[in-house]
Amino acid sequence: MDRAVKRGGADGALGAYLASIRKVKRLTLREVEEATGGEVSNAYISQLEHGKIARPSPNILYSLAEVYCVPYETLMEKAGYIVARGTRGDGDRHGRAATLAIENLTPEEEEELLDYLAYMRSRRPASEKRPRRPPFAE
Amino acid sequence: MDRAVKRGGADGALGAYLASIRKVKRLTLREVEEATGGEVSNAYISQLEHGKIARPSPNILYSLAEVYCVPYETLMEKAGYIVARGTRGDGDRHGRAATLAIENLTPEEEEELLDYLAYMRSRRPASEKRPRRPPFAE
DNA sequence: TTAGCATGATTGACATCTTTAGCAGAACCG
DNA sequence: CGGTTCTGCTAAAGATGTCAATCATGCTAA
Repeated sequence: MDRAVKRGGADGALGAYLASIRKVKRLTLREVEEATGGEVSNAYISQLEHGKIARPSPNILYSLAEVYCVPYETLMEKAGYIVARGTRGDGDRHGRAATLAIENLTPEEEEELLDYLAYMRSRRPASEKRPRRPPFAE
Repeated sequence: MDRAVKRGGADGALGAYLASIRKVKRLTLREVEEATGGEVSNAYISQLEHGKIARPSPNILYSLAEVYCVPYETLMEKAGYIVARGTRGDGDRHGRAATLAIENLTPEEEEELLDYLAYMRSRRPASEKRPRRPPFAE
């Protein structure tokens, strides 16, 4: 049975898009390969255009985006990937977390702090001893 | 010669980051697996944390970002992927000290940790330790 | 001690990505 | 006509992601 693409219904969207762009720019498969500096083979571009590839690597998409002069996000989106939009605001915003993060910790200090944190929490089971599951966003 | 796109530090940054977050949140590998709805196996999370995976799928990273409540772009960046233009920019400031970027601390916990950090440093003056850890061989 | 569980790490197998090598067809030139 | 080059395409092979199953270790209780 066929394994349909589950993530992002980018069945042929990416392929058709890539193909149309290349056609408009009148580039051959091998010209594109050359333009990417050999980062993407002409054979692979062909497979991409024909929808043979379900989840191409973002690096590949980035190379093609540069050659075709189209936004990287667009290709990512059409490939079925989730593009980072203003991080969903679920949970807590880490405004104060930066306080600790900015501290220039040595690896030893970091380790010790993590251990101490574990100790702190073990000392105070308090309301929630069990680490509760993070809330789902969708 | 590396013909691949090499930007972004894909050394072990992602693994260390994921590991520290999970540790801070006190989640087990299997709990994370469950929290992702089974989208990421505990075995795979282990390999990610140990740097065994060079190019994890963005879908995986997205699932983990949701469970850990950290920005998706951060994981993409630490995995060595190029992140969409415009959005990222603040992360680089702390170098990789952001490993201890604790997202889920209560204000009390954070204050206590900072106090303990001050205590640590007072006990062990900075002259002796190595403030500049050798960057991962690259 | 042993039994049992929880947790982290590893293994083996499979799926998919990505490339190399090569195909058939069209156009051009002698 | 044969020969060459360019085109898109594909088959096979290698590399790598991913997971189910398993192993190793530590911890708790009987």
